[in-house]
Amino acid sequence: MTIRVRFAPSPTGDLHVGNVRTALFNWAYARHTKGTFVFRVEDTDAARDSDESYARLLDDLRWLGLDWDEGPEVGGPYGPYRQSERRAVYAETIDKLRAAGHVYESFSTPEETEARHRAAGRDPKLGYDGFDRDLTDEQRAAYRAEGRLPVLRVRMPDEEISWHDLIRGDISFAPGSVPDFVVVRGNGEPLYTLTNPLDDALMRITHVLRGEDLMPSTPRQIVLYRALIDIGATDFVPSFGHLPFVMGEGNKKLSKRAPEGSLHRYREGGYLPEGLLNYLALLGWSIGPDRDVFSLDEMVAAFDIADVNANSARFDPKKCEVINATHIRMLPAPEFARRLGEYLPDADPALVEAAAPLVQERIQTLVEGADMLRFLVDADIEMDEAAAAKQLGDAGQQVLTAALLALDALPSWDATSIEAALQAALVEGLGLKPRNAYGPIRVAVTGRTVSPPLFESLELLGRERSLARLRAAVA
RNA sequence: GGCCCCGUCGUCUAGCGGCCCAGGACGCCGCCCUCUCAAGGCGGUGGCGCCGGUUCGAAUCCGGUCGGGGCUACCA
Repeated sequence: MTIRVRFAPSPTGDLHVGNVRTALFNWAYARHTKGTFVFRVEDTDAARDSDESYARLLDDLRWLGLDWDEGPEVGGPYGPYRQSERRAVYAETIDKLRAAGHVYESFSTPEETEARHRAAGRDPKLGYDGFDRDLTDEQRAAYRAEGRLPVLRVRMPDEEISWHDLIRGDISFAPGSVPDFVVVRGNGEPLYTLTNPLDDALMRITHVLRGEDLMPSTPRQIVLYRALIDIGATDFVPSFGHLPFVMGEGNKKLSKRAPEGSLHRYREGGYLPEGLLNYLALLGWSIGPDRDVFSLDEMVAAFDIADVNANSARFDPKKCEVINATHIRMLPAPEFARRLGEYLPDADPALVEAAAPLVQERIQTLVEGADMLRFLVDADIEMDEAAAAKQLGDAGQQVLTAALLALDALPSWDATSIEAALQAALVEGLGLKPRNAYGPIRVAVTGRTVSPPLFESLELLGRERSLARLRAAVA
């Protein structure tokens, strides 16, 4: 049987890195096993879902490079892949489930249930008590006469429910520890509790890999699966694997609210998708001893869900950045230039290609690279006041004047000649230490104390612009 | 409260009974290199939560304890 896995987010906001890692592990497992990666959108909550989020979801997944075999815009044999377009399927299944007695109408409000628990001396937070399980037709009619609309609940069997988790081993829930749960709202709309396992069943998902927060709902889903098998909707219960959390600040599960978890922060911040994905893969998985940088292809070749460990991991922005930097360095020069160019939309591609090698080894993100090359791209530089105060004072003026003299007469404008001329004029001529000799020039030309290598920068800037900036810096 | 999961350096991990008085990466601290910043090189800091048990032998197996996290909606 070929392995079918899925990523099924709801479009209620931007993806966060925990979601992305879940998608990555599903994707990698599918690719490793030559299986199928299904992408399904769970937009059954009209109040929270939005079309913008939906569009961004697809765009983000594409940017990451996690291509799907079935799903929105690519289709597939089990579509549609947006739950909002599957209403008819749900309605039909609900009818069958009801006819077979797997679900029943429940009129109790949470307050009533709680009151019954109190009256019986039980913990009021126990959850639904099964009060409506065996209502007679007359009783149901009476509730309806009051204007109440029933939800539909699944009847949980009075037995232990267990499964062998792909990541955690044997897990079981004691009889009676999981209350009958709601699958259809009073207004007839199906809930996630129904649509998620139902679509997994209908889409023939063989391995459900998801966050560990869904573990407590697994026994309910297993029971629902049995009901679905009974009504002929499917013929097997999938395997489950519950991925550990990605934690954020304060050791709390990373949520959509936490800014450090937002995918867009990394996308807009100049991260490479392969860098971010590599880092995320490190959270809960290891490609092998003494190794933590690898390509997506290498990950696919090595990935097995059984190797994922069960303990939660803290997202470390610093290490993420370092891994990203490593991937930046691994890029072939032309490819690096192309990607850097995306963050310098108004720059001449030829210039970016020539300048890219100067920054490739000194940046963590593409945004930093773009920043560092700003002085080459823009007509005017933005002078850092603190840098100017430090480097363009009396001593600096002397340096600039000497540099101007040496460079103005230079026959050939290339890095080697520039270096030789400045070395002769400043280090030997004025007897300056190199750092004192080149500091003022760097600031005059780039506006900052930190820049790409100076001589190459001057070459790329060109004689005219270089001299103009030096002159402008002379008081 | 109830149910469930987890527990190796500050962080992410390797380790699946002897190869480990625990290895790597990030961070941090030194040194080297150096036109700034990086990169690179060298060295250092630092951990098996605790208590029992099994065993000739435990980071590895079992029990307990403590600690952390999650779920407990007519959200997903």
